[in-house]
Amino acid sequence: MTQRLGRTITQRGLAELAGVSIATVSRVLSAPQDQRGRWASPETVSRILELANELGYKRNPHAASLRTSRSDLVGVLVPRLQDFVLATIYEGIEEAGMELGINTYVMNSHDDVELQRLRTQVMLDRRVDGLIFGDARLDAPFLDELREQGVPFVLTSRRKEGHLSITCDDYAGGRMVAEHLIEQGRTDVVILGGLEFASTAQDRTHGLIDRLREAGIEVPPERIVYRGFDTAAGRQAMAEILEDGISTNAVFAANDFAAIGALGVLQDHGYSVPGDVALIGYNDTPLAESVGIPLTTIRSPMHPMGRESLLTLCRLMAGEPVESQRLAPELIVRASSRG
Amino acid sequence: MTQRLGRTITQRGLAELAGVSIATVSRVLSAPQDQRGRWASPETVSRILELANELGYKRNPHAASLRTSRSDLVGVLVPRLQDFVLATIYEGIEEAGMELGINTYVMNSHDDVELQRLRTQVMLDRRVDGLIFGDARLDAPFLDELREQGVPFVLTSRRKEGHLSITCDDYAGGRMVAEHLIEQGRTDVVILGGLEFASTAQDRTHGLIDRLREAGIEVPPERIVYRGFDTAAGRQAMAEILEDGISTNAVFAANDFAAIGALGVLQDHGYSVPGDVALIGYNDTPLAESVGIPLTTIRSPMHPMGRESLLTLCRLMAGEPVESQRLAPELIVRASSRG
DNA sequence: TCGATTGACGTAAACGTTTGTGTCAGGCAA
DNA sequence: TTGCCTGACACAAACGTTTACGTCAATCGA
Repeated sequence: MTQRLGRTITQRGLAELAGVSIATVSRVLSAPQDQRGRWASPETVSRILELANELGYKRNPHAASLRTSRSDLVGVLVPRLQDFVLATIYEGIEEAGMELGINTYVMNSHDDVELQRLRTQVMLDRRVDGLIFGDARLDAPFLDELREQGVPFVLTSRRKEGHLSITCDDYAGGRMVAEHLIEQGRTDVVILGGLEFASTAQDRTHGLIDRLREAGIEVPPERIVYRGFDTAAGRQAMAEILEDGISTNAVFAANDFAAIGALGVLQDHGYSVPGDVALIGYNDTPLAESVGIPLTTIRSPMHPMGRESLLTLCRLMAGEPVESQRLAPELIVRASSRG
Repeated sequence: MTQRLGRTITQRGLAELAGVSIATVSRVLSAPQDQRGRWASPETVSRILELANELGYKRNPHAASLRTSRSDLVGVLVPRLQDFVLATIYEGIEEAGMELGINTYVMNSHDDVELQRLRTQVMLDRRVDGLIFGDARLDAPFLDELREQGVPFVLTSRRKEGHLSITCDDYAGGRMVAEHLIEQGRTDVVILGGLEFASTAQDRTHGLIDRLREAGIEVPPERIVYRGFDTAAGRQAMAEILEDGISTNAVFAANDFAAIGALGVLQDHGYSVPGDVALIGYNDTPLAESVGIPLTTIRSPMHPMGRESLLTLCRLMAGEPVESQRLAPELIVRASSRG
């Protein structure tokens, strides 16, 4: 945190003090640790390093970016940071970025197609080297267009056919839910799917119904309702189901928050959980464990997902071979479905 | 989203095509809308503007920052983005920043003094123009040191004596809770205070006990426990209280999440809410409304707090007069404390 | 009528890096 | 001895803006 009083120190300053040219300073300072010797004698190297350290030299990233046209900046777009899941994924991204000396910065798109476009442009205007999208929509051509322009990006949380993505294996997660319900003998299922245009919603839902179908159980369409991933959406979806007079002994919500919303409505209507209805969420947020009736849920590797997406983006930008990954989910059985 | 195939277009390119000097282009492009005429004839102005638009010219922010040594970047440090409250505040910051053409970027400090220092340095190295701290600690000298260096910053969410801050009037919030409890005749109070080094915790707690004292009611120290703001902390704090055999008919948690954690523990121990115990949270997060027993809470203006802190920082950096603000909280009475 | 002002630009010097090309001495093989 | 190589640097040209100073007409006030 050494800050010079007068002028902030530059490579020129170091060069003068060390009695070498600014070119040498630059090469020594920007070479990887083990290769500094390639450009200067050991004494020169250590002299420069010491001086830099002592005077608190910090490279001016604007100047460097201008010269190299690389910013070491990556932009991250998420639906909402308020969403615990995305916030956690972002923490993983930030953590990995920090380790690699890459700065990340994040914006909210509110799942709005227009905002998505606008925010992306803002980030490109800031000359980010690459992008991470946590808000991919199955129904929008935006990402396909973006690829035309040759901008490197990876998706996380949600995937989209034909694009590089690091996600949870949501389909497998859905199947786990189905298997658990079959074991418990609760197959009169209702699905609060989340947002229809999100692969997370689709994959979780289809994993569940596919596996049930394999067991000879059909889930008719009126039992699947897409309202959103948050608490309010969970309330609304559950309320609609009950109003429609649909009877059920198992509710799967594509998100813990939606599940908690649903829980409130179920209790208001006099259903006991898990007595009358088993309730299962998704993501294993801390709330799942702490809420009145501990929630059975699928644990998704949010933090690792974030880390891995940043690392993958870096590999992509470095021209290394990369491929999509689906990280394994895990079933966490708690009181809300034991019965 | 026009991207040139060959070379990205620069001011030089525009200048050549428009038949003027690059200086003129720069002046026209960077003057505020209403002052473009100051630097060129109307025809020249519109020619440049049209060309810029047509070719999709975007100023290179690195070059501009290098020249002006202003980055239009502000750094934001929060304890955790996972925390709904801080995430919402950040949304406000981002929103205001976007409107002013200022890019914000955010990092997590995990309330760790060392990390706070490190992350701040990373941001300064990135040459941010200013900083917003959402993680001020009453017990750390870090901010005082930072001011010595002349870095402009403002605090939000938490305040600290002697520093510019935009917060909720938490002391008033605490008093509101007290008044509500007095009205309800529930004065056998227990306080789950949050984190002791946070002004939010201190102010809310002291507002509450001061007001109770004015009504002739003392809250002895063993009834105040600081464990944290999240669900897990709420659980732990509540559990400790009950284990200590402290009897109570009213629990105030300095945060909705802590309140929800406490709710679980209370129910586990066979207490009914609000029958046996009134429960009150803070912040009015969406969960407060949606959880099984709707939670009485204090609504704090999170989003406006974020907006205002960014605006204040900008005024500060522009040399305009600024002062700290404490935005008004509001009591939201729900089922958890009625009865 | 003439100096002063104004409008409409142009020149050129930064800002702090990075990097392709030198340069130059010393060492080596032939 | 000569030619070549190599280690250890130095030179200088970018990168794309911004901005302090010009310059040069046309206009204006007295």
